[in-house]
Amino acid sequence: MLTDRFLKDRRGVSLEAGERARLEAAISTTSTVEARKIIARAGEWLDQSTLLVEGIMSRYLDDRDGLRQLVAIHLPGDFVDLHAYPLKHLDHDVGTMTPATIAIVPHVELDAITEEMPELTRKLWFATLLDAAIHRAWLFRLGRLDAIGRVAHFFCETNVRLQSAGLSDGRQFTLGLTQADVAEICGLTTVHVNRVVRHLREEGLCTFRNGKVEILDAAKLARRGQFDPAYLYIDDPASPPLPDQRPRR
Amino acid sequence: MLTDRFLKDRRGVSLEAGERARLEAAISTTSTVEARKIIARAGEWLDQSTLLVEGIMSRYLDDRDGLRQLVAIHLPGDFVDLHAYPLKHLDHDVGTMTPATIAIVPHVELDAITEEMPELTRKLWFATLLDAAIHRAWLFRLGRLDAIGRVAHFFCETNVRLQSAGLSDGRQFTLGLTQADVAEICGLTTVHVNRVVRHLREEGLCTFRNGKVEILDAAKLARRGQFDPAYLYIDDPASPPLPDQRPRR
DNA sequence: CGATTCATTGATCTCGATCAACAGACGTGG
DNA sequence: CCACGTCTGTTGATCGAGATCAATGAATCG
Repeated sequence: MLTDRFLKDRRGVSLEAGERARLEAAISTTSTVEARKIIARAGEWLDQSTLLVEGIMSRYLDDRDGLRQLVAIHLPGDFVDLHAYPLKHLDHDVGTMTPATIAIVPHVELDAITEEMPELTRKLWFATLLDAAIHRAWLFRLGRLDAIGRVAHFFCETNVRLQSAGLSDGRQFTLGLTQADVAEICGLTTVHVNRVVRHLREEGLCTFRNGKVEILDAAKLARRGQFDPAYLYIDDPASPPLPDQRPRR
Repeated sequence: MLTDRFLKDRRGVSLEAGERARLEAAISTTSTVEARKIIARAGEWLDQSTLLVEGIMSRYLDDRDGLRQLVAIHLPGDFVDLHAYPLKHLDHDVGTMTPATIAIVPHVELDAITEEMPELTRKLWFATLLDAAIHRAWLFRLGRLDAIGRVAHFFCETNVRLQSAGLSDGRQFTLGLTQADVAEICGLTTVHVNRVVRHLREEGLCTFRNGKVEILDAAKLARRGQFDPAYLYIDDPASPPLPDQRPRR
């Protein structure tokens, strides 16, 4: 199902079968989008939200000179702009990084859910607050880590998130991003990201080639990036989930 | 009333009289707290949330070496840790910066509200997403602005927020913060904040003395910090006229 | 093929960190 | 009352991480 990965294995708030069915029924359309397309622009009025099914998307702010700061990276299973439901218009742009499959949920459906299903409403609310928790980790990253730590932290976070979505085995994963993208995430220049990546490789922590990350020493990498996955609210971050485990009936 | 400033003048989501009364009735206790006290610690289970009535509070993350990154500043009227309601435990500490008056809202009351008042629920949800929007502006600040721009942006933001709470006239306001606090907000050292403050004073943009900010040239300050108040979702930004503003009818 | 994107490397510069010292305000206790 | 911490703000000297500027290589694609 399209919503299978949404709030998968999140502490205490995974969806009941009925809730998942209701959310699935709220989807009006699905579509595929090519890489590097803008889905929503800052300021636009929105009456629908986007659930990411496949691919990678981002949210970002551009400065006066065109320099870009990414404020979020979204992976399959993320409800990319669910916050547009209460906010109604966004303070940032939303776009695809890679080719993506998205499902559209009209806000009138969410109106119905909030009227009828308070428990599911709290879970949707939770999902938006999870994004806020990730924002805070990113603030820590930008405010208190050096360049190497920032990239290490980002790779650790993405590894855990992809693992929880069943898209990383914990040792390597594909991220359709370039070094320039990582620079816009970590508040660095692409030149310096290149040097950081080389450093991480030479130190035996991880490699990053052709958009693929390979974790060589997870413990050291997490230490270098001061990464603690608690803020991701994943059920059991210690042990990797079983490959493609289906939610029990 | 204790909740008078909550969601005051926010676009489309200010509380109706009945909603405000319901929220007011949800308050179990109020109390005063001295400056620099911890209200909640990362990881703790919470069954209540804190509405800030008077004073300034913050949320922050500490790194391995004790360096601190503030991830939010809260002003009177803010529902400081409303996100603890869906999340149940926090990923950061919460504390007072100045002496503060707080009102406590037990989560059982919020349970009742979410069962009975979907519209008010959406407004509470909105309030937590407003904090997330501020997180994103802070990410931009840390990722893409230099030291002077960061401090300028922070002062602009705080001015607008305090103004909307009726606590700034737009030209000057009292912020019980030290230069060291500003450093922990802006990802800088206190020594450098001191130099940035001197620079801003010498350039005639603003002053910062004894925790008091005086805006000398609001337009220039906003330009220096690339500040655009749209992300604060305030009804009628009686904010300084920006060169390229008014995106909406 | 050229054109474009992405990765890589070198040289240089600069912003902000770091280290160190000191001054004023304030409260405390002797 | 003064002596003595502590907290806050201030300034100077030096250092270094990361930006900037510039060039090149490799891969992909029309």
